[in-house]
Amino acid sequence: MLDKLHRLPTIAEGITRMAVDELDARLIRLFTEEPRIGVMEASRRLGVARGTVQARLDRLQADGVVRGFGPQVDPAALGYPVTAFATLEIRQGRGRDVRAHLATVPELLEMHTVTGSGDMLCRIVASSNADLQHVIDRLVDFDGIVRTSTMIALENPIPLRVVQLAEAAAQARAEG
Amino acid sequence: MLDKLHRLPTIAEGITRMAVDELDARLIRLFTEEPRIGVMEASRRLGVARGTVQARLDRLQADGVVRGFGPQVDPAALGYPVTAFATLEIRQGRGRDVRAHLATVPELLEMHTVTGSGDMLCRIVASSNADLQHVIDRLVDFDGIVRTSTMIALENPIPLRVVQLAEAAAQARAEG
DNA sequence: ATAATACTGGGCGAGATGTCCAGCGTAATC
DNA sequence: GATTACGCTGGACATCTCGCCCAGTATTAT
Repeated sequence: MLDKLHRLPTIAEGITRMAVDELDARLIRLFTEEPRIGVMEASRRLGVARGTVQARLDRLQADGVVRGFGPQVDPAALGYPVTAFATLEIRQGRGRDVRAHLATVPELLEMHTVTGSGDMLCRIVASSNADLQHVIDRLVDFDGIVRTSTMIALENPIPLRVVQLAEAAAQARAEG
Repeated sequence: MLDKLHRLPTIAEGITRMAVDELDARLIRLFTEEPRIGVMEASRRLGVARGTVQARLDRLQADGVVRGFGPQVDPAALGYPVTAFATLEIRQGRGRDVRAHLATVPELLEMHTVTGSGDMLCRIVASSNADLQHVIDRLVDFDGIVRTSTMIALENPIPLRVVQLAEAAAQARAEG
């Protein structure tokens, strides 16, 4: 199991700096490309003992590098093929309330507070361009949101990826 | 296995519209919250036969609703605690080349082409604010990128989430 | 040189997995 | 109304993986 003896990583916003070596990176790549293979098959592919793979996986999870192996759901397949990014400008002091409001909108997939004129950046989805308008209306219909700006995503040439980052981290570490 | 008899979903950018019922939504929620439980335990929790859970999982994956169960890697834990969003304005006709260039930068986690003055929206990470400058330099050092604008993510009050969307889809379907 | 750590390769039992099946209820079709 | 199709049930089965253990060895740091 993941939660047996290891302590949770000290998450202090940036203090976390883990040592990921080349084998870890290969492990991450392997499980990213073929999640279903299991520890046994992975040890064969990587040419290391099963116990090693098991230990590495445990460590990666204990260190927080690997958050988990949850299902990756495709919003488009759920009937929400339209993606958009909206920046919201918030009136001073209304941040907390706005957050709570945004959390209630299911089509809002994630939200960041950011620097710049827009205070919040939201990723939203909709079932159509027409529906997108409804979603935005629902999103913005709240006291404290001053101004909004929306970008509709046309294409996603580079979908979310992290393996190359893990490999970069491993290489950076190897080079000292 | 996932790839046995089912045909791959007809991915035609938006044509995909799957039927996700309430049990599917509960399944997705369950596996999202506790990915390690397995089919057996899931059937107990949901109060349905094991075969049903197995069939549902197969169908969800075959339909593309669930892409897979790959590891969820945390860039911060890898040593990249700083997240930023950059919009790039591209000179006409240089899109393809720019894409290829962007793909080579490991700190670039995802990229969308979007409407508006910025043509591309990039999500990037860095090991520090100072490093962010280097990353952006590397990103932008390419012929065809006219102008850029960067927002640094300060906080992430609503991390990427989809279960509530699946539940909304299930409810929408139930209501006809 | 010595200690600590990590990997190896093996063994162990418990449990889950993938795959069958017959029976049955519901819903759609004729 | 009768028939068909479909999905769920609950049970079976052999196989395999899992999590855990261990002693021996190699590698690294002290």
